[in-house]
Amino acid sequence: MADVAERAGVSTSTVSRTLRGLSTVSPEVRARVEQAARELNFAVSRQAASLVTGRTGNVAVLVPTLDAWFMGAALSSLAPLLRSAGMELNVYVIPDMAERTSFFERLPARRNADALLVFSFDLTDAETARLDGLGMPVIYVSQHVEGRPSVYVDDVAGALHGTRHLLNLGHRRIAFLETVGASGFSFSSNERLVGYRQALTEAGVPLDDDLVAATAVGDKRGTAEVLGRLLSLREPPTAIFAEQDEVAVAVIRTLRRTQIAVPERISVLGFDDQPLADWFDLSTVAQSPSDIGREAGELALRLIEDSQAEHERHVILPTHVIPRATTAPAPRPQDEQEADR
Amino acid sequence: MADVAERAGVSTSTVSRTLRGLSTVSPEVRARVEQAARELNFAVSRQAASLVTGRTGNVAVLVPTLDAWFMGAALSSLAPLLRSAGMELNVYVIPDMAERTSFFERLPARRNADALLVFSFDLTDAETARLDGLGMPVIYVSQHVEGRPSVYVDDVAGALHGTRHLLNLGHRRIAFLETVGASGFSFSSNERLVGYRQALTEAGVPLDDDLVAATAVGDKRGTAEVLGRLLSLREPPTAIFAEQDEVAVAVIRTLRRTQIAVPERISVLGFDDQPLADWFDLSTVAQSPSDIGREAGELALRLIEDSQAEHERHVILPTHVIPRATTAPAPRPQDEQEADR
DNA sequence: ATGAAAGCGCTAACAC
DNA sequence: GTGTTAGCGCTTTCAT
Repeated sequence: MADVAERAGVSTSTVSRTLRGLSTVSPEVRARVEQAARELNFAVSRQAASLVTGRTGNVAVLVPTLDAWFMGAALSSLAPLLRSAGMELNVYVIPDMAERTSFFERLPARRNADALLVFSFDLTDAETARLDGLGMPVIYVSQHVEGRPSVYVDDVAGALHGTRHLLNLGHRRIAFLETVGASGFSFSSNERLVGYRQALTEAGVPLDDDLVAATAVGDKRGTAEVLGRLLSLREPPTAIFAEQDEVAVAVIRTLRRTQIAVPERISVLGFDDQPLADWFDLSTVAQSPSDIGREAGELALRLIEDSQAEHERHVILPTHVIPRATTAPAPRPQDEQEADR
Repeated sequence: MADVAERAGVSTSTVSRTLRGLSTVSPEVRARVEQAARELNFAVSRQAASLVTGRTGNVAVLVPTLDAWFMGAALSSLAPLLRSAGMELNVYVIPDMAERTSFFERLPARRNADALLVFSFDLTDAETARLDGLGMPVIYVSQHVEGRPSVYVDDVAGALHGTRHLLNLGHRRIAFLETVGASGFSFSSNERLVGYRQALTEAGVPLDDDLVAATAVGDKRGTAEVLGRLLSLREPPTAIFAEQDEVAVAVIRTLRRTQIAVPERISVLGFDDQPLADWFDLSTVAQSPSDIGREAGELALRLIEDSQAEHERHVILPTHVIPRATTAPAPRPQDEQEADR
């Protein structure tokens, strides 16, 4: 910066003021400084600047993985937003418990970012408390944390509407397939289950715990077993609501391989609306990770400006049902009743 | 840091030495300092440290998007590797030309990272030259840049082996479907086309430009048109080699919707082996983005240590053919010949 | 509107 | 093995 100052024939203070766009610089001097900076290919050192301003210009995000549709979409909308605010994006990937423990022990983001976005973890109270002491705004994304700024989708309403969609098609025996996630990724299972139950209760359909099962993404065998169990119930489901598209697709493949027609005999509904859903013509409940990313980013920027504002703000985003080809009217109930006589 | 020093009854130098793990600290003092640091919840400011060491502790990556299988997988392997080397990961997402221009104009990574990984761009010479002047090691990933460290997959060999796989199944009319990418993402089209041609030439099968076509990911209509053109050739292909799984899947769906059996009448081969390939039982040429990410990260760390070492090193990774259910022996050629008589 | 000077929190010589 | 000291490159009072 001294070089630039010398070349422009001014002091470093003036260079600093110019480069930060302060208005207290005469146009003439400004032009000279800018030219000098350009000629010398000069860029301000964030490190040195942050040392005195106390702001790093970084936003940190804590994610369980980058290898998932949700994260990719969310960060793809978050990143340009931060950039246009002059902020850098710092990513911490915490794929397993070991990394997670180490992160919360060392808190490497400390003093290294102006805000932290925590994506999709089910944090313990101790972890939340630890983040409280981080000395920067922490925004919880895809999870609700009491009394802290959070951005998430209305999972209850999503599952409610999804279930209603199936009810409207005449289904009465509707199974719900939870995802048991790895690596602390929260799939909002509980919320979605609540919505499912709520819709059934609303419609006067009795709850049946036999219709609620769990499986893991990618666990083909497990999924097949779970399906086998559901289908061998005395009153098997005519529809299956999976709380994640990946699981829904696995279900469809398994059913079709077993010569069970989807949606003629069994309807399948997913949750997410990731590209996979379109590939498989899967009916699903859509959420928008890019909206989530954007809202979270905007909230972060506002909190950086004024850490008191919106201290406990919760941003709740909508979902909507997208009917495609895997949900259809339930097989006529009289058939089943006749079979029972 | 002064607080820690006072609490431990030592100088700040000793605190600094202790916290950086230098061995020139007596065990007894070390213990005292560490305890004090823990009690005060102290963490070293990277900003201040980097000001004097000249190293930022950041590795920057330039990516076209995060919303793609390849990037997610590559960064998911890169990130933990950097973390365990004590480095932070700084992500620059450049989704369009405007952002790209602005990035190369302002070079925000300048002075802000110790190395830059450039993923999957087709850079102009001017851009490469600009990066040369960045003052840090630049590693090119998923692309070969003459005389600069690069990490990429052997696309020629991949396409060669993929094409051979089809030739071995008896196919002689093999179409090649290029992807015309958006946002400067390089899909290594040219290399793969070279491999395809090489395999055909090797096998004495004449090249036919009518069999080489292009389409974009997600462009259903375009893909359908291209397929229509291929199928209405006087000698239509019995196999289609798409240079990306997504396109291969789009092809399969279009064919099946048109009642053309895959693989009975037409074989389809992809390239990538992303999860989608497994969902659709797609035969494909596999590459490993996580290996790419790891190799790139290791190379970056080595170059940070010694920027002269491996200055022009190219790391070339292998591919392998994964036959699944979408490639099968070509329809018996005598049928076609008889039809011609 | 501009400059001088102090200091942000740390590390690296250099002394002891 | 430990302390003292001098900056690293900026921003920010405070003068002028």
